[in-house]
Amino acid sequence: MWNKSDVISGLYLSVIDSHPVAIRQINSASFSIETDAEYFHRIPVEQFFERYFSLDIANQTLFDDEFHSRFPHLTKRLLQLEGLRVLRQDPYEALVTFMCAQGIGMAMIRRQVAMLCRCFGKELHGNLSGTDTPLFSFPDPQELADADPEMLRSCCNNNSIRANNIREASRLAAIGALDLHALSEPSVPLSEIQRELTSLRGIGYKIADCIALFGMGRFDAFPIDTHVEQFLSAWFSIGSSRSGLSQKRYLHLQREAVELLGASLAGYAGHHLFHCWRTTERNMKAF
DNA sequence: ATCCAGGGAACCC
DNA sequence: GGGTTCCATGGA
Repeated sequence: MWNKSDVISGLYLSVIDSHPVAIRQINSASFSIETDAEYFHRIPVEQFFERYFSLDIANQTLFDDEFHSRFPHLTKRLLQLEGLRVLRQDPYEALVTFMCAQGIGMAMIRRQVAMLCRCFGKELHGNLSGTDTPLFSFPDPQELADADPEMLRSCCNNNSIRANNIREASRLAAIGALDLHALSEPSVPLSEIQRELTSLRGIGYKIADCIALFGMGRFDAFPIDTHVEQFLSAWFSIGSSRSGLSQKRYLHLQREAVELLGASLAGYAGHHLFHCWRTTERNMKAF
């Protein structure tokens, strides 16, 4: 268990992008993932850390020498994100949480996920290092597939369309028609992941790529949201300043970004740029 | 009241 | 097919 001051001070991880379910926040100052490791993954905690925090990826390798020489001002700023990790989250968790993330702010996204866990997850009984705040697991597909519609809607910011989309995706996952773990095989082409996930209602390219990047360990997947679109234009002159992402424009920008950042870790690097843009350019808080 | 927040889908030439 | 318009919701 780490507390936030350790993290921010750069003790080990200077910044963690705490996407809603990535880290269970215990209170305003501390968080834990210990119980997640044992509860969900049934593997030793050390192995879980290594894998969950993608400690096999060295941040110094995200941007090559050519990038550094072309964008020295960015290089300097990216150094401040030395500890930023992209997490290997559970694919179903990533699917649901990013389905909650359309046209809505981060605070609202987190609130939705917290409510989903509290309403439909199982209470966890781990050793929480002295705190007695209850933690809840993320619900599994069957639990959301069977969810009471009204309660599910209340967990989804009262958006019934979103709630129905999540229930249907969960139903497909529960009966095996949607096999997220098979899709997570490294040999599966990104285009197939996109095709499979976008066939679900409520999931377009952006959310599909987020699920691949954060939930399937596909660090080559490069999701483009409003912030990414902004920094692609402002920093790299990729795409014009006009907004509006048609499907074709999305794929076009994505190809150019991957060409700039390199195919293998484009999404991982992109997330560093995403964080850099939000914190240094938009003055948004990391947590 | 108005606009924004880590988009998606319906709709129209 | 490809681009524009509408959609939904709560908070600042």
